[in-house]
Amino acid sequence: MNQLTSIFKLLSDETRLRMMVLLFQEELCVCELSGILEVPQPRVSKNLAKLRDLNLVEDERKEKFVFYKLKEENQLLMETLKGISEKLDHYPQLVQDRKRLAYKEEILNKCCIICD
Amino acid sequence: MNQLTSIFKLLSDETRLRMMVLLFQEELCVCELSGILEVPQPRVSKNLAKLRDLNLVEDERKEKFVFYKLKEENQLLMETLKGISEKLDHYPQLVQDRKRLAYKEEILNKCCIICD
DNA sequence: TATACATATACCCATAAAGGAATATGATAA
DNA sequence: TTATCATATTCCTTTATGGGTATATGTATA
Repeated sequence: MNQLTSIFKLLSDETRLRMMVLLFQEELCVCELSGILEVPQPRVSKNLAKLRDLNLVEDERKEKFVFYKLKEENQLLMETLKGISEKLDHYPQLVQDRKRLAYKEEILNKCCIICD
Repeated sequence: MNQLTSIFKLLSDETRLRMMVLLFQEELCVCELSGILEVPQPRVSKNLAKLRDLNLVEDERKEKFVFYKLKEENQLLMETLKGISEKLDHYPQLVQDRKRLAYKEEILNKCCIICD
């Protein structure tokens, strides 16, 4: 029950919701999230920490960067984000975020873009 | 976007979530909700008002009682409650609430049971 | 080793939110 | 009309939450 309400609480904040919708697309590091969302880095880190505390994301260091991705075994979360993603055009802010995600190589000034 | 986060905020409170899960089954009046959940009536009324403000429920007076039901056109809400209802056994409190709903005629001392 | 960069954390403040107790409102029944 | 019952609202207090700024930590690179 508490697990349930806590998930909804995390989804109820705009910054976190925007982050989760992006992470539903692909894993991202802190500076990518900060740059795409145009949100200060400490705010991104703090909100990611809240998601991690509830086991909704996991992090992995790659060179200088820490990448976060959704833990897909949380079915309620995944279904919720899927539902939102399918109706993305209802939410202009989310549409814009996703556009910025697609162009991240350009807008991020090569910040944390790791070439392979 | 604000509509979206507001819905999750409403779902993130235990009292409201329990109410919504019950209302997902059937419409109920204030004193039924109060009795089934064992929650004081002012708390029920106040939380129902918040749901009504966001247009998630509608109320209808029948004789002395005011019945509330979910507005089914809210797809996100309905799908979320459906998802929870399908996994109800994960949440003992919700299971108990539903049992008490089934026995409401007995436990409520005929409070707000309208015979037809 | 020293410096720069990426990320995390601490501290502080302002605001929101929940809940209890008391009371107001509104409908029904005697 | 008065009393009773169902519901709504007000007032108050406590706690939780989000965010900003500054700083700490940790990693890579010169």
